[in-house]
Amino acid sequence: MNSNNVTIYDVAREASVSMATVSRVVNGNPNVKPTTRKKVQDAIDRLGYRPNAVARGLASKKTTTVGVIVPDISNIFFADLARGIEDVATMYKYNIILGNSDSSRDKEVHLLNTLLGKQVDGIIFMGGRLHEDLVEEFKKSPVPIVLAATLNQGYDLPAVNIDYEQAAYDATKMLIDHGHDRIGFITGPLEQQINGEKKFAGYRRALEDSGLPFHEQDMILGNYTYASGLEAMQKMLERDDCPKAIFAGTDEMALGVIHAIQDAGYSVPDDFEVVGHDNTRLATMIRPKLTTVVQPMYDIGAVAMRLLTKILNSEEIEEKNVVLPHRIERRDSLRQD
Amino acid sequence: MNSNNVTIYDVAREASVSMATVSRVVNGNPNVKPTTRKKVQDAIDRLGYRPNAVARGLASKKTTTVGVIVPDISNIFFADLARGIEDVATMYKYNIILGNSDSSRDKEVHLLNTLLGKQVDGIIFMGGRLHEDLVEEFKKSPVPIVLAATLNQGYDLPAVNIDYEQAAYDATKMLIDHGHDRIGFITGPLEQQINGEKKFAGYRRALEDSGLPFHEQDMILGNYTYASGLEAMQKMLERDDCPKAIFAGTDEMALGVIHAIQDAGYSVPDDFEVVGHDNTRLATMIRPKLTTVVQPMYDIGAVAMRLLTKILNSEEIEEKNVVLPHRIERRDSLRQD
DNA sequence: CATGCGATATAAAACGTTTCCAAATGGAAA
DNA sequence: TTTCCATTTGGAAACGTTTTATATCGCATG
Repeated sequence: MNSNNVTIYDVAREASVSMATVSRVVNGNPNVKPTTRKKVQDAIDRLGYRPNAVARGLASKKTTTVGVIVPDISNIFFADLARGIEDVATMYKYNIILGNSDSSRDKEVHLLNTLLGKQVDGIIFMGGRLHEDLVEEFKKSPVPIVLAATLNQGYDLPAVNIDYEQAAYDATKMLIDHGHDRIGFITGPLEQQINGEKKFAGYRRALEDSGLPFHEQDMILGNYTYASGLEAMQKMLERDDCPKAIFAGTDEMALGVIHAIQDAGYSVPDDFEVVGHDNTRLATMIRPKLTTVVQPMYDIGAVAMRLLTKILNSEEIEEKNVVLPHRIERRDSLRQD
Repeated sequence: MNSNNVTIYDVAREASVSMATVSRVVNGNPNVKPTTRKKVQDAIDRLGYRPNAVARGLASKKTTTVGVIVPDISNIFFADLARGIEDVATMYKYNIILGNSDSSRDKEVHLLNTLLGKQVDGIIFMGGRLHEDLVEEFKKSPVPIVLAATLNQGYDLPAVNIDYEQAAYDATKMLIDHGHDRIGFITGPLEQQINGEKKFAGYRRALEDSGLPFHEQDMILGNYTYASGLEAMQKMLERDDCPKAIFAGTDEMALGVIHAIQDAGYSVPDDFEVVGHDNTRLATMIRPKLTTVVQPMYDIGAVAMRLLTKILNSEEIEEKNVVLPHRIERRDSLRQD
């Protein structure tokens, strides 16, 4: 009783109707007499018919599948985002094909082409930087593309983000307002726009606004990982003029920073204050709990997918460049006011 | 110059050959004269032809796509597993359709049917427990299914796991060998086989082997999260006869356990010793660093996918029930010997 | 110079739907 | 009754490949 290989034609014969009618029933087309509909439905149940989505995709040119390109799904940040995407996708009856790019230009381009070959109805892209080649490919895409937690560049794609510049400003400002005149800034590679153009800019603006100079050596670049945060802070601690306030580009780095400080025998927040970024689950899994910029990853994914469905349904779109609100979640890595 | 909607037929005309020949070239079939192959390849490049995988899937009944059913991709554990799957999938030119089940029977069944409707070539399933209905569906599946980090039940599917019973035994035994006669056991719901049948059994066997009695109250069930680990340990600490050694079912719970202990003013490992399970990245993101059972998530995913490719290629399979090795990574949450 | 054979190439039939257009049906109005 | 529409159904052509059976080509062989 393998429910396999029973086709719409078999159902049609079983129900003594044409396959067109079966198709209408399956697709909920209203132009079917109720008695006929029942007859067909019974045949479907009896035969255990399951529509072949591939054939359907070929005939209708819609696959109800969207592609998701992500640097690395094993990264908690992107995993959360992906979950947001998938939940909304499910809500709208889409499935997602997921691919990891490792932020490699070649893999991104290759993945994109594979997905287009599979006739996905749309694509959600995440990546640190939009290489030119990739943008060229994007321009040629026959299906809509939405960026999630990824800044546009040279081509005006729909995108969902927070205001990274302002967020970095807020975090830095908060530390300055706590009486620090030097703020350490430990973040990811500047090639990635979010760091190089946004967080860095916000950091500097906050310094300037408060009349503080920018010291090159107060900024250390890592690669987002715990280890790189730990290492960066260790390096910073070696200096006599080590900043007593640190803004870390990700929570994971912030944990490394805190541990480096503690390993050196200092206290957070008494000796050092630390602010992270993203508010991943990690933020509460450390003592002291981490004060951090809330970037709603799940929501970014969910909104990006919703935006994509709107585009796919040709619904009216008020704003294709969505900026979600951010805030700072105050926890114990910052002293009480 | 939209590379879209140029079909194999267009290429055939452009190259003055039949579409069958183009098909051969695209698929690397050797029965094509080199000059013809070149001619066709040129036409392909000139036109920017990209084969339509949907049409191909319909004609060949292969989609080079596999379905992956996972409880929750935002869980670091499954995210790692998924990454292993995807890497190997890419290696063998497959793509993956990813779906979250939240371990709900209904979602699992629904997802499975959706995937089968999409004509995936195979499925990798992860889930805490195989409900009967689901097993029934599995039996009817026209494509192979492989379990990853999921125990078989009532139907002999290919599966990739570690020896959870033995791992729990090893962890418990290690704590006993450190001089403890009561071992706290904090894990997830017993309905999930891995806990109820394996880890629990290993824990008890270790106790028995050492002539220790099993105390009901030394076991607390949570839901895998940090918060539930924290809470469980807090509850345990209220007791006078609180065990001084804890085996936690996941690293995340172990972190909660450690923090609960520290919050109460005790030291790990001086006052309490803790062993976790999984060796997720979290294990090194805490002080003291966590001693934990190494479950190679990435490898489990990778091996599961590799196993699936073997089945799909009808390669010979030495053992369809793969048990990967585990070990305990000793870190600072355990006292030096 | 015919014959035969391997190597290549072609034509056409699947594959399982959707969808357009035309046909049948069934009442209501005339 | 007819006539006419609206509703419901059916037929058949797409959709873009793979694949099978068949044809053609080129060339060595007898």
